[in-house]
Amino acid sequence: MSPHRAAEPQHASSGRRAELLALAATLFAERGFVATTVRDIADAAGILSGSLYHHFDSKDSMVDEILRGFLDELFGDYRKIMAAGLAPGDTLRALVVASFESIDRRHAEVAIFLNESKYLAQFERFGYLAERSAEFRTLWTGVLADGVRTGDFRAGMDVEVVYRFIRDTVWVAVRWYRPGGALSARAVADEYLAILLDGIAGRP
Amino acid sequence: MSPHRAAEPQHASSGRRAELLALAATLFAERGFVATTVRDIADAAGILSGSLYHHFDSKDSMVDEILRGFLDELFGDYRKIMAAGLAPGDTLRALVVASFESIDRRHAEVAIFLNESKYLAQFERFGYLAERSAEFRTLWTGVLADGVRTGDFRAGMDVEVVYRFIRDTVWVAVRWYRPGGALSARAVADEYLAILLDGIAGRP
DNA sequence: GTCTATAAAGGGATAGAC
DNA sequence: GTCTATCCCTTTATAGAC
Repeated sequence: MSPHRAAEPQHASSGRRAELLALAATLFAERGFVATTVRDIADAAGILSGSLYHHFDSKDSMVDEILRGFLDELFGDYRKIMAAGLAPGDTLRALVVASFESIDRRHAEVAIFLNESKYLAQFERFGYLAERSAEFRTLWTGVLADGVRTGDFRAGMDVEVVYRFIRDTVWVAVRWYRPGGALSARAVADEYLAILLDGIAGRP
Repeated sequence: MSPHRAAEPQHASSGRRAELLALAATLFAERGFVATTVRDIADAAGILSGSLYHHFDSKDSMVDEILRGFLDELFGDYRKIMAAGLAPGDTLRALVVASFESIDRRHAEVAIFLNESKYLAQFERFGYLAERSAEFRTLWTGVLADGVRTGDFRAGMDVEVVYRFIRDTVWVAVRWYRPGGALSARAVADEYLAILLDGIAGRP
């Protein structure tokens, strides 16, 4: 509750810290977490590896901070959409668009989340990854089940299978989508929804 | 061309070699290639790490042999399908079914191919991974483009985007599909095709 | 085909000077 | 906030005995 400085995170997020974290995220995303050494990160930053430990406790701390920040933002977006109380079809559209926008804005973070979650989840420290996955599943299957009731989605479809299908197909786009490329996140989301909805949308 | 022994691979594939390779594949798939140590593999086999080098030159050789074997088999299946000269819609069905069956039969290999290709492709030795990807792309986009011409698939669809969509959505299923579980490979392929084809199939 | 023993390199992390 | 210097551990891989 310090005066005159509202929006700044508490501990020395002096800019340099964020800068180093962004560099680490890029490397973790490109080479993989295990294959990236703290020396790689330091090299990219133009400092020596020992100096990194002035900013972070450990390599684990870095990826931890990256993932927590990303997930907080993503679930914040999701909760806003759910709170809007749209029809299931529109909620699904909004969730897909928000997800592709996060791939656009947080490309490295999404790649780390997709590629490293399984490895990291085995350590206690990253237990929140499993919790978030469960939350994620509850949210999406809820929307799908609602839509089956209202007739927005095809009657009799297997909600669990369709959920996994959507989850995987959305996030896996991070493998080829390039922010700033020919296709905007919105355009990809629309192309994706065109394929998806003509498949699962209920027909009268 | 040694007599009396037809179907055996040339160098000491005495069974033990295949056994060790299967163990390594499981570990590479579960923990990731970089995170799996040769000691992990040796432990799983009940021998010491040095003993592994009686069978294999290096850790790289192991994953190399695993991937080559898998890709040879997969592309063999694909070529048989292409040689049958089916209509584009049926060719696509057959390719999808063959892919899900390979996820069923070669689960660990598919997981390694999906998760480690990007990392391995940076080394010269694994240059064939990029070649195979290109071959893969040519094959699938050819089928899709054919189908647009014949009317099997929706006119005006973006063949490149749909190709990436199919490629990613098929292989990413390895993340949740469990061989021997409630859903058979065939059942998953059918569910998948039901979603996919009602989205991209041309309507008269 | 496996073990013993060990080399050589690279990994994460620390203490204290500047 | 970064550097110097270095510790300690793990990793891949080898040589030769059994």
